[in-house]
Amino acid sequence: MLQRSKKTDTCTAPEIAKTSSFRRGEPIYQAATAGKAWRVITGSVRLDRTEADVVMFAGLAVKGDIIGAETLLFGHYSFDAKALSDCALEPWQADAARPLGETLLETLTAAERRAADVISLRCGQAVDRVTRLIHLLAKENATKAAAQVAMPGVRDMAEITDLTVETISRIISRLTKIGALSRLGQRRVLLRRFPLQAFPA
Amino acid sequence: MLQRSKKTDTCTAPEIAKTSSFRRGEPIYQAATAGKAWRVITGSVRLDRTEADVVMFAGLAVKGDIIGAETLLFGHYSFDAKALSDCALEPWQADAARPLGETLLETLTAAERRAADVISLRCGQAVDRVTRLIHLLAKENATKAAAQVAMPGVRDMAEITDLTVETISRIISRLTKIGALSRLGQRRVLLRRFPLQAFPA
DNA sequence: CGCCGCGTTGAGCCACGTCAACATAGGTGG
DNA sequence: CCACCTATGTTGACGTGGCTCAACGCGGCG
Repeated sequence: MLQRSKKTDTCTAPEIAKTSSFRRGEPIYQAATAGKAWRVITGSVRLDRTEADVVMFAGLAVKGDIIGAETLLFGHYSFDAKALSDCALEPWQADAARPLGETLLETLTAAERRAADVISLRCGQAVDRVTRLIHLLAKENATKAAAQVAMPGVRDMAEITDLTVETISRIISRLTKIGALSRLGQRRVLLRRFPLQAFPA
Repeated sequence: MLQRSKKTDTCTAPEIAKTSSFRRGEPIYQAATAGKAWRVITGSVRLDRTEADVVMFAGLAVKGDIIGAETLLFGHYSFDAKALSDCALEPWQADAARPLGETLLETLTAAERRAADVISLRCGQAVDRVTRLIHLLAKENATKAAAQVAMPGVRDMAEITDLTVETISRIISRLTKIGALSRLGQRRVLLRRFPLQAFPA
């Protein structure tokens, strides 16, 4: 294992809730253990469910999403969470200044929309799926024409889109070749915002 | 359009919340319109999202699931809902006898689990996907060894699993041939509870 | 150094998509 | 009642997108 835990607080300003940082690939929490709910500040997180001894991809969280809300009800997590890219989380609790119901409803509808996003990542041709995934991960750092994206490993991308690592790798090469993507360092890319269907074969 | 609206109440007992019935294929509500939240009593419902003028499958609800909770926050629905099989719904509101937060949290975690189920419907080989879908629809009327399932149309099953109608049809024929499924009338089947992986080629 | 995990690329094959023809059920009008 | 129509489901033949298997490059680490 190359990643080492680095849960030091990255935020020193006292008036802001403390954030925790996780390195790409690092586990954030395990199903059936106790802990708090979190809000994703930067980076992306993958949720997994173990069923009949098989770990399956079960959800994705990006900037602004809440994960682990089920602990507030059950006292323990229902999924495993793992950092897809380097990421920062802050503890989440219902905002005292607003009615609890409203906050939870907001979380609920956000979760439903995110779920629909994830479902759409498993729909249609491989190029489109990978492109949609990268767009989804680009929710932050986005300008109008392009966005910097911290890329997860090919294995994670494969499990999220239900493709194979070979296909993911080939598609990223292809997107790079046609200029839809440029590498910025090892695991960052610049995504040019093409209309999704405007790719030459 | 062959289906006619039949929103008469099917439940006459005064102490129970009134249910509404919908026929297979009938729209339940449209995105951006106002209405209430519902709990699915029997049957199954499909949710769709329209994005860039394309209608995409976005979620699935079976017995016990809550749909349309977002109206409580926004005042209008975010998805289209359509009956996959004949189904009954009852209006849903937070139970006055319990804290609102608890009810909503329960709904939230149920939604997340259902989302993970739906994601798993787009994972792996076609036979497994269709089998998982039928098992999911069999949440009601289940005995230990077998379950009666009201089948959606092949077109809906195709869009849910991201397969084609031809593949769905072929797989159902195959499952029937090997005895995993028996037809009970036109659109009901008896599902024998095999371990999922125990299918001969 | 060798080892290991990750990513990349090629060759071949097969599961599923595509296209086409046909079957069946219901609905509608005469 | 039948004749006709349309929506839905079924089955076959064929092509292909993505999977499989295999080889190799690269970087980090003991």
